[in-house]
Amino acid sequence: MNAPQAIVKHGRKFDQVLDGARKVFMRDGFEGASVDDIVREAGVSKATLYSYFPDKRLLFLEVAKIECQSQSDDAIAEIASSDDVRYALTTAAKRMTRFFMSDVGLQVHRIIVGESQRFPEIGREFYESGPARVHAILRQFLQKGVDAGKLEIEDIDLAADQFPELCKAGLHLKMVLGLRDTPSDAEIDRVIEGAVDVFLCRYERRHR
Amino acid sequence: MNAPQAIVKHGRKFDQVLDGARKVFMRDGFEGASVDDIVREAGVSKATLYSYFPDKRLLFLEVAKIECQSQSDDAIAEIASSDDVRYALTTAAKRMTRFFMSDVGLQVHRIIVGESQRFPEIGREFYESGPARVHAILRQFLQKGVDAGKLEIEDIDLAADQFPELCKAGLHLKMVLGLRDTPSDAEIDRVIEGAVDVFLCRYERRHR
DNA sequence: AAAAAAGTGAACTGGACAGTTTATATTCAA
DNA sequence: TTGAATATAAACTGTCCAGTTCACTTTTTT
Repeated sequence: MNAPQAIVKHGRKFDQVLDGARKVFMRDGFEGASVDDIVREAGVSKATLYSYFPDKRLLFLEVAKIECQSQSDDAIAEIASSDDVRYALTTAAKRMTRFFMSDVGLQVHRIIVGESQRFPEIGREFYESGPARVHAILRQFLQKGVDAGKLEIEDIDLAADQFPELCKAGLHLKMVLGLRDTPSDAEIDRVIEGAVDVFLCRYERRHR
Repeated sequence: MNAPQAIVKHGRKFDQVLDGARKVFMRDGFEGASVDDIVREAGVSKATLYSYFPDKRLLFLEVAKIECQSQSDDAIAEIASSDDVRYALTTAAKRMTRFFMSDVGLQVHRIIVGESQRFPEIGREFYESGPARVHAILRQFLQKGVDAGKLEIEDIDLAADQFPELCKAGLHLKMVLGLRDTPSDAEIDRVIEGAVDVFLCRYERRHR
């Protein structure tokens, strides 16, 4: 049997629609984006768009889901399986932080936060596919460190919540509000180094 | 001279308008709130509202400014001038965190983040009257601790950014997205205790 | 090449909503 | 008590935009 992608009943222009929607939503937010803008951007007729997505809300949900997945994929990958805890944390932090501060990362954050009242599902979708995955991976990494006798942590969930917050220190909110431009690599490194320092000072097992 | 409040040219119902607007904006956000809802809530005619505020955007800006001021007032007050650094930090953290997690605090956060693209001024207004003041006060407190030989901090700005982030650990984002209900006092205390532990472990001067 | 599937474009509907206008009423200060 | 300031109700304007419809074209399948 040939099994020609039995995925969904995409028409030929499905991807064009998603790409156009992605671009316009990311630029203008949910309310700011008009369906007419999207079809223009996508190079597709309005009827076609509505044949795929019964309404604007579902289209947005689909776009947001895709963005969220790419977020977590980019941002976490597997934590370097290095033996050096500090190095592994630093590496992970860099990936995470650069995503937090990227245009796409910030815009997703703004839209999700702004719309989470109107669409409760979207908040969950985002959380599960982004922050929750980071938390899980970090948790597992820290547990490994504890088992190996390198770390000493009573409340691993708390610790796994603290680390990403430390990586945002100051920068993230300012960026989200549009109060400063993209930090230089040096600035990011300074914040990350500070985060790792604080974190390990508390949780690294005292060298006997 | 009698100097009868030379403040602004408030009419009799100015406060009703602000109160109604506050209630509706906080409930429905900027786009979600219709001016008709607001005048109904305020018990005032549309023409009256428009005689005070030439458009919806300025009304919202005014409401947001007031909310932001009350935020910082509630949330920081003066840091307890206690000699015990740990105690002072814990107290400040409690005030801060309870505001972050309050309905008003969360809703202000959502709206500001969601609208910061459309109204750049609002982001700055919010930041200056809230987070920036927290930062400044914390900075000053930490400097005092350093001067008194109780703390050892190379980068005070970074440290003053880290502490509030630590206080959010995990809880804040979930609350903003509506993924959990208000944490119990015990949960908040656990997060705060963790934050203070991590923070002081790194920055408290080693007892000789 | 014929039939089926997918897409087009342009006009249209209906509702929501910001902001205006007007003729009238209430309040308050002198 | 009178006149100026303030407020009111309600209808109205204009715009924006989501979603629909339809007669027609293009692409794909067989």
